[in-house]
Amino acid sequence: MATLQRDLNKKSGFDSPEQQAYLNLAYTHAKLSAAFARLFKDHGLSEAAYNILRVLRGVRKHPENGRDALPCGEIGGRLIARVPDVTRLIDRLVKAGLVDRIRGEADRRVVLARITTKGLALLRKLDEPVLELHAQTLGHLTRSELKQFNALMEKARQIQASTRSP
Amino acid sequence: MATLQRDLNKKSGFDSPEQQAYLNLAYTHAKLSAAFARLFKDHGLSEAAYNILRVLRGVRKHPENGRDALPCGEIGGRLIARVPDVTRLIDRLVKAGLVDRIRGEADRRVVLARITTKGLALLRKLDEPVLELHAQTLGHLTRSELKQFNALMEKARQIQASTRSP
DNA sequence: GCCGAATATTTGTTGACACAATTAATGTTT
DNA sequence: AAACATTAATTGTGTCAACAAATATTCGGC
Repeated sequence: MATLQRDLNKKSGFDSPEQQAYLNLAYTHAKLSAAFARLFKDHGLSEAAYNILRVLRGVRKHPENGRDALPCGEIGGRLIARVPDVTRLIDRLVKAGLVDRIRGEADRRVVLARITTKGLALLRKLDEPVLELHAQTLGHLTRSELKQFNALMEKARQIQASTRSP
Repeated sequence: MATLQRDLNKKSGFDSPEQQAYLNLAYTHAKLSAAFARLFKDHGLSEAAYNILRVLRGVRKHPENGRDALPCGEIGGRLIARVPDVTRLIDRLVKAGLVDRIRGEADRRVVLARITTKGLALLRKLDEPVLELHAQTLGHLTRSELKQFNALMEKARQIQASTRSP
């Protein structure tokens, strides 16, 4: 019996091999992401907030179109998981002093979010623990296995392009 | 440049190969789970609610310890992703007529949740679309790739056993 | 049998999620 | 220039998530 099935105390098997793969993916993701969520939470951040700060740090260090900040609407597109309520998330980061809001000058509709020095400091503090956690969680995979892993993840996403069309 | 990096409009590379793997996992999971979330939502269910109903159906069909229902506290342990507020989720399912609550007789602290015939009917209705979506999303992987996929998922979870100790 | 500890679930509460509606600003057409 | 369409962000609102406290019941030691 596969580990997943035993872990879930599941009597019958899986309905299809694809379902088994999906559940394996979901289970693995749940376990790994829980570890990261705990780490971020210890520093007062949700995973989404952490990822947004990461994105904003990238732009602060490597300005785009002469800007070291990002429009709110563009932030969502830089994230792996969909964040539906960017405005309020930025609200919270602004309140925590980690992000500044800047009204655009060329287009007054646009609001730019820029990471503060406080936000940069928090990220710096988290850089090492995050790397360590990555090594802890997946460091036992060989380089060849990681390569395989990435290739399978990319392939698993491919048919999704057509599923995406509503 | 890897697809993931390009999709995220990410300028710099990844900090470590393990991080790249984790982000690939998270991105793939986000895409696939979004498709399933949409399907369940079309039938008035969240993914957690669907999974709970699946678990309860299993026990209804194959009773355990002479019981065709599960204690609330045990339901959480049968799920892939942690569900923190089982009580209220069961509340909602009871309200929707999909689950019944039964007070335990041997131990009055225990509350058993049992799927109703309405709940069974809803699941039956979803069985085929779910299988189809599985085939749609991962059906392009060969049998050998799925086998590899599962093996890597299991291996990725292994070191987690030690990470889990608080 | 009594009392304190442990257990199972529920309730209280705050914060986050997620979709729709609203507001302000810009772009396009007449 | 005015009217209409589109865009970007925000607000409104109900639902869900997540932790701590409360409540009821059972267990274990004396």
